[in-house]
Amino acid sequence: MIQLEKKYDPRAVEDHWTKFWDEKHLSRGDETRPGEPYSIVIPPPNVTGSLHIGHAFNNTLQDILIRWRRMQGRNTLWQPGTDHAGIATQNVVERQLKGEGTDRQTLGREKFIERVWRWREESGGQIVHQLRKLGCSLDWERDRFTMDEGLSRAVREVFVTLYEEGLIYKGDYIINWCPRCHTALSDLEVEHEETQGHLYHIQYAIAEGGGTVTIATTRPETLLGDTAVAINPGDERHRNLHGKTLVLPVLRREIPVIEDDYVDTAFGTGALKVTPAHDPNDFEIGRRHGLPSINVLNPDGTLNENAGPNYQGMDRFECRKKLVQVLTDSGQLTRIEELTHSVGHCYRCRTVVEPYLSKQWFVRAKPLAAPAIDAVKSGAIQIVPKFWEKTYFEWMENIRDWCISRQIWWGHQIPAWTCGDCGALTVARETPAACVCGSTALVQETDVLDTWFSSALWPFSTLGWPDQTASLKKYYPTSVLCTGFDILFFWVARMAMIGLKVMGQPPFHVVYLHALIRDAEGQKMSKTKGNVIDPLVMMERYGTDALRFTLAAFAAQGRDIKLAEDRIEGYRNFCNKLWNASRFVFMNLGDYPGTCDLDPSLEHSNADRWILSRLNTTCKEVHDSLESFNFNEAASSVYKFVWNEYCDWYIEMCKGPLAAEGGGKRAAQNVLAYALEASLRLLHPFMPFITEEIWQKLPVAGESIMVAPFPEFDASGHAPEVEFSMGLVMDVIAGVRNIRGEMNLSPGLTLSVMVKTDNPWQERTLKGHVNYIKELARIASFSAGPDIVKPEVAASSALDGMDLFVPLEGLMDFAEEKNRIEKELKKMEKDSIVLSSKLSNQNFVQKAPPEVIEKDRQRLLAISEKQARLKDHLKTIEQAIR
RNA sequence: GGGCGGAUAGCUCAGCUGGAAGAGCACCGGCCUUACAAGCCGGGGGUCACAGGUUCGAGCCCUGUUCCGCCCA
Repeated sequence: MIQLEKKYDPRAVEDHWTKFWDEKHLSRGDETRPGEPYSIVIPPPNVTGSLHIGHAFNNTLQDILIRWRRMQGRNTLWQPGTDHAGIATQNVVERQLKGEGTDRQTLGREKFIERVWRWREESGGQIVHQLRKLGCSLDWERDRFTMDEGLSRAVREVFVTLYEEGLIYKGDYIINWCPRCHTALSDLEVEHEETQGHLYHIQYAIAEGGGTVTIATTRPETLLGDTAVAINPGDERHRNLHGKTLVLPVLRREIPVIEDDYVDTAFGTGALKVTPAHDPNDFEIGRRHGLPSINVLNPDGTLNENAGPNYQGMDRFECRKKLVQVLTDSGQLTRIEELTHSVGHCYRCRTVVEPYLSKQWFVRAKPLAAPAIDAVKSGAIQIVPKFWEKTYFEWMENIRDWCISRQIWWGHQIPAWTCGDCGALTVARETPAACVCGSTALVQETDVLDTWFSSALWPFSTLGWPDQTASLKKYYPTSVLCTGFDILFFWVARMAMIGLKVMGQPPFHVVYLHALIRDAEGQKMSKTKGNVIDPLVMMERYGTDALRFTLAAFAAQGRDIKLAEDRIEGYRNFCNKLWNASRFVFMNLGDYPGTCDLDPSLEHSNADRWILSRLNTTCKEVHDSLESFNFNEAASSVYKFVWNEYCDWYIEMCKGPLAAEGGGKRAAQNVLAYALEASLRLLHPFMPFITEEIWQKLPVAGESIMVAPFPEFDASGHAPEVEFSMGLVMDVIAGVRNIRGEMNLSPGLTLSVMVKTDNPWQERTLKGHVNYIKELARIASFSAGPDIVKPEVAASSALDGMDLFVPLEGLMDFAEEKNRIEKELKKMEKDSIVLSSKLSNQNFVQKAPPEVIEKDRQRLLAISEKQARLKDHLKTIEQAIR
């Protein structure tokens, strides 16, 4: 039999098994095979990205699910792939160019895109490599990228279909503009932050004479684009303004006063400057009143020619400063108020975004949202944990059209062409040769699509759609989508909408939204903040299995996970524990001729039967927990079983039988091997490497633990009577250990133990397991029965129905013993008071369920009886002291 | 402003349908007991944020308050 090294060294084994699994194609999804499908698509990481702790967490959970289901015999597919991450990737390459003293404009579109592809080639393997290192059993042969030919075809197909159905349109609207990224953003891509700012009160003169009106604004520079001032028609304060014209400060342009119900009379002065080109609400007001829109900003955030010669070319914030100065000097700035207000920032670069009027492409969201709402309401899509449903509905029901065009180069170029001759727009799947008017002067849109547009197709585009592939038929809809709640709207909601629209079926049956890993302050980890825990470093330091198990153990269904390194260390220790338990097993299987199958012909001891019963319960717990996505519970069940039951008790109990030649030895060997092997299978989804490493050395048939059957609960394996007997034995052992520990008796000291009991079953059980008691409590002699007489000088303990004595002639520290018993009595007194007051409460006795009352009665009985015996012991000690 | 989480041991957090408050780390005492010192044995430590309510019974359900965090406007 193979023997193990003294310590588990993850580095020595991980790469080996990764390669082994690869070579055997064990994670391959095979749609030609029968079997109920179970499929997951990976939330595609940024192709040029590097594995961070969030990825590690997300993918560990998916791998647990996939490995578990695979072992259950399901036909599994875990679809890998990466995302082109338009803005983020373009930003990275632009930064590189800047370092080289050039920029994308100089390079030109074609060269720039080539450059990004090259960057992808260079860095694209990284995340894939890192996911392998994490042990992820993705089907690597199916690796997909959102910019692949096939996926791009899917993007075009969906775009054109939606356009043809009127669900995609182009138009002039206010969008969020990032002056640094030079692109439009969707509403979701803007992050609002409370910012300390100012509310500027500015006077506009009435053209007809007779005074001024004061407006209040946080963005005074936008007044250059004002085309009206609005008042609420019901506002008595501004009755004098009806029908008047105002003179715009600085530019001295005349603008009308209009009346609109939108104006909030309580905010500021009740007069609202209207800048239709730079505010979404103003834009709507402008539409209602037929106002012109004057765009005063360039795409880079500087002021354009419409701002007038004094401001043209100036940065927006510079302009704000200058205007404040100018207006102060002219006396038109009457007041500056401190104001905390919410300011939108670009989610990619943190730049303050500008509401900006421009021509963009939109997805009409309402008609797509309705079926996506129904799908969740009907249960066709199940969201776990359920409390996220409310957030989902909230957003879906108030959904606004989705701006999908981006003014960047890296992405799917919009398949729309404008005719240079007639101006007609052609939207087509294939590049058109000519316009409907016959002209060939077609120019394609330069904009690309929002990256999330292609992500929304991910569950079916990766499976080959628009072709009706066998994979698509087998694996769509996918079984589970597992992702962080932070992209519920960005991704999950949009997949639901687009999947239902395009495929007629939801993209997934279950959405499992997991928590996010935060730093010690509960902040989101980010590279810029420098507060990251690097999973690669953790894997290197503690082993991949330790990291994975930690992440699983932390995956409670809350919102935040604050990860600390010492936790990983703790689970590294668990790996080592498992390793050493296995080492023990191997050391004792030297002459074992059998396999890891349970051999019922052997005469199994109660310890054997006990651990089998406990193992069986653990199988049930792990199964139930995984079914309900309670990864932490599953991890905790198997952890406790391995450490606190298999190692702490069972291995210790085996040592005797193993040392003695005989039938007990064979049975112990059999159960040691069986329970270890089953534990490895239970643990495999969590800790793939160490379990494979050990499993391969055991006498088992099969190619890999990865495809060995997952242990199942077997009702006939449950042995409550054995658990009860062993519980009694363990109580006695714990009692002796407590005395030894509390009385500071050296572990080497030979003790003898006597148990007085009038209960024949107890006497029989203890005598029947005397070897365990001797071994585990480290005692030389043991006696039990009704005739036991308490020795003159002895430490004692009261157990259920039994008195335990440890004679200590010449060794007794009476004060210590008195202390110990008093401590124990105090605890009992507390319980006893609570219980007796409960039981003497008529209401409780009348209204509580009978089994609850009976249980408490029994408890009180046992406690009182023990109390009496303990008090008796205390008396003896007190007499001895005197 | 609307919504959603959270507050439990020194720290990080579990605690499911209401019925004896748990884990890991840290701490204290004793051990290199032949699988494991990355370990073993024993131990201490909690007004479950606060105030009410429902209930025979509340960490858990309801109402309100305070603080922290997130999302949406």
